[in-house]
Amino acid sequence: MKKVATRFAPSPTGPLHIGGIRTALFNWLYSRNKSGEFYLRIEDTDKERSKDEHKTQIINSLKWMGITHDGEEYIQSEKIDEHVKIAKELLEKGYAYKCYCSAEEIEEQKKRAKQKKIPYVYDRKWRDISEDEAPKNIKPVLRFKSKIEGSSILKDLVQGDVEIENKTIEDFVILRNDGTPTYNLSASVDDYYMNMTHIIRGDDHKINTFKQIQIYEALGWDIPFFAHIPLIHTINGKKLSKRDHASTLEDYSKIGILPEALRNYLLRLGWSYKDKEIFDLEESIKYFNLEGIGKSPSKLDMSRILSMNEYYIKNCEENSLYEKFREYCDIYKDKIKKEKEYSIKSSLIFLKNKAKTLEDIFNNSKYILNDTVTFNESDKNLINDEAKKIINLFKENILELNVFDRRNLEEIVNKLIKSNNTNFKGIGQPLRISLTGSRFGPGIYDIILSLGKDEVVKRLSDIG
RNA sequence: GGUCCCUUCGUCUAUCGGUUAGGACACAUGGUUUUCAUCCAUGAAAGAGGGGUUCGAUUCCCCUAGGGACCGCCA
Repeated sequence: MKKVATRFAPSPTGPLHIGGIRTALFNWLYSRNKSGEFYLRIEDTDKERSKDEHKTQIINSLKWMGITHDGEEYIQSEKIDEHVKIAKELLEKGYAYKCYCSAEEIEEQKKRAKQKKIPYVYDRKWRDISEDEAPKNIKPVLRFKSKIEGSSILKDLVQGDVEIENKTIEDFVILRNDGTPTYNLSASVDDYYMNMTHIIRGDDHKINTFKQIQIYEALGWDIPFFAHIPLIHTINGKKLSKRDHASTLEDYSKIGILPEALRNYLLRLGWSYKDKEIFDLEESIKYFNLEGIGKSPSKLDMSRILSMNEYYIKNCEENSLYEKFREYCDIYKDKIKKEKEYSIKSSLIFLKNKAKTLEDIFNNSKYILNDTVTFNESDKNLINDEAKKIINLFKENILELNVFDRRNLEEIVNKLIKSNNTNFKGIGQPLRISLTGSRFGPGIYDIILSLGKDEVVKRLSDIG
């Protein structure tokens, strides 16, 4: 049994979106599950559209998700010579031929096909014409001589047997007229040289697979296993594209989604293991298999991502949650000031129970992060003279406190409830508003303790 | 239009011929609570339609409908 090897092969012609990330995740998980290898191959042979910034974005995205590849990144454009060599070999062996059709001629064929409402397939014109008749002014492309008779069966590890008539596969171009290789050739050659055992990729590659298998066969190479996973659809049921809202990783990281939450969500999107919903990293690797992959496309569901994230935040130990939060603020908000660090850190225990995202934590901790209180106007209006009186009484009481702790604070509050003939709300609400600017927020004792006596007195004095 | 794929609650899914069709998210209601949340309980919610096969079909087969992917000298 050969050692399992998988790869993720994105093209840097646009930012990597969440569908690509899932493909990468599945490949990675599969290889890890089999104690195999996982490689990253950058398919940058489209010189026009490939951009370095996208390559960087792809690599950073994978890194953020914790998907690590073995060895160096494989840069496809560096291997073009190999691909051309194989193309020549195919020509010599009679598996390919030069096609002298002009671009106009091909356009014409396509137009006609469209008019007649019949599918366009290259008419294989030059397949059997002698090269002696070739026009001198046209640089030929190299086409693969596809099978015409019979049909082929793809034994897909997800979809089962897929049968297709060979004649529906056209004689596809393997070398452009500028001598550069095209995708199907390059991908096949690379996969072969990289010793790939399993090709796990999006459903949209299925036709390519039939082409690539023919190349393998022509060269006498062992054919790897293929698994075509269903695509992720938008809420409108269409293939997810780079242009769709909330499709790149950055769209998620900037609102404070944790990579482990997204990983768990993506894992369960189109894959399942019994009724299990939560998979930590170890479990993901342990349970992942191809059998659990569903056949139908699935839609992205933001509320599910959010609730998964909420779960991971709640179950994250405070110190490591602080690190994540600090990093998040560094990148997307303001750096946390040194003197606020302790206070934030010790508040996470209650802050995290109110948060679905790191951004929620940020919003709920603004009263600590900022030195001045920003009031919600309608909330501020709730502070009437009666409320001010209580605020002042409370302030006087804590001023006399030697030990500033929860028990003593509770005692004061209870005393004030009695002496002022009010209820908890009558005290808690004005305090919360004057300390945080809003009537919504963490528990009042949590707020007071996280701010510290001096700051509390200062803020109460400002309003009272 | 051609080829191929798909179809269980709104969403993600379990079920591998016999179940009151299960879970999770979202939603609704109630409870706990110190506001907002959390948490807990309860509820509503699904086999696209039609034929077969079978003692019995969500499950196997066929047809129809709906949805999707591909149809580049892009990857």
